[in-house]
Amino acid sequence: MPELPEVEVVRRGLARWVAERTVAEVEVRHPRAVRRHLAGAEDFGRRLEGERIAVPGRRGKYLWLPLTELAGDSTGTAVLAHLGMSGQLLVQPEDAPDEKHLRVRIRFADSTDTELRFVDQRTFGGLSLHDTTPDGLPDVIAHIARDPLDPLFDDEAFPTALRRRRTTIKRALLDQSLISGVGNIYADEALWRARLHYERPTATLTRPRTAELLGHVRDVMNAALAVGGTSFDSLYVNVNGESGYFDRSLDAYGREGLPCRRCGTPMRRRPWMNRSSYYCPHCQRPPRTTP
DNA sequence: AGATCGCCCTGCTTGC
DNA sequence: TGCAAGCAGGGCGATC
Repeated sequence: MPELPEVEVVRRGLARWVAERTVAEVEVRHPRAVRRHLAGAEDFGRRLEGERIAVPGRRGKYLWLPLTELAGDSTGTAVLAHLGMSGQLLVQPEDAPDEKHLRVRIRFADSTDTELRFVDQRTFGGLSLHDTTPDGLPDVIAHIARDPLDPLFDDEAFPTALRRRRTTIKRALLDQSLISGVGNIYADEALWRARLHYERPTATLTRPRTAELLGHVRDVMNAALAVGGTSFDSLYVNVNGESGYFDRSLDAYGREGLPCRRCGTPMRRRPWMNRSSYYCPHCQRPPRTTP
């Protein structure tokens, strides 16, 4: 559920409440939450302790906490976090009761009485420690493409890269090595705004049409970001445990049977890749099937 | 080598 | 009432 806007909301919360603080103690309560840290839970905790956290970074749905020495020099490492479907990074008072699905607790060496908690019901997400590349990116996510809110995203190269994939548009939007940060919700929203059917072959999209779609991706993500992201239930919250409001503004996702906000035609849901695609059968005409 | 598929996981909802 | 199936679904490794 957390896609780029939700992850960015979390990143901003961490920048405010966790940056500049020094790790005192790490408690891994569920080994699966650190499974991507191949050296194991104990190593994960030991290597974090005593390090200071710098301003968190983000690419697509990944975020990371760069680690520095106390003097401020980079250690060349960062704690990488992915929220998966149900992960939360919460800044909680130390005496707050443990959440049912608390997986990792990080305590700090200061007199502020808050700690960082990774809570994850479905354990698709996790934390891990990695070396960073010269541009500060954790090395294991070097294959993740820049996201559409990244100032260095290459708008000129995108249509070309898109056409080169012989696939359909929604698959391409969800391909994190082509464009990152887009998940099922914002893909459906952007396609609705662009009046494009999810099975439209990428090869049939002109450069202007692709540029327009990219603009819609950015618009819907910025709109969601402005209201704290999308929350359907308590599974997605910011670091203070608060929900976002963008679910009220969704035009496609979850609106099966409800009238299209443009033309009034009942919206449809179709099974797609073991999940769902929501679309307006009038505004988003299916492509002609080629023999 | 790029596209596709199955699997990981828990809790809520639905249907018999 | 109780149980099982269905659904939510991102990312990765295996496979074609």
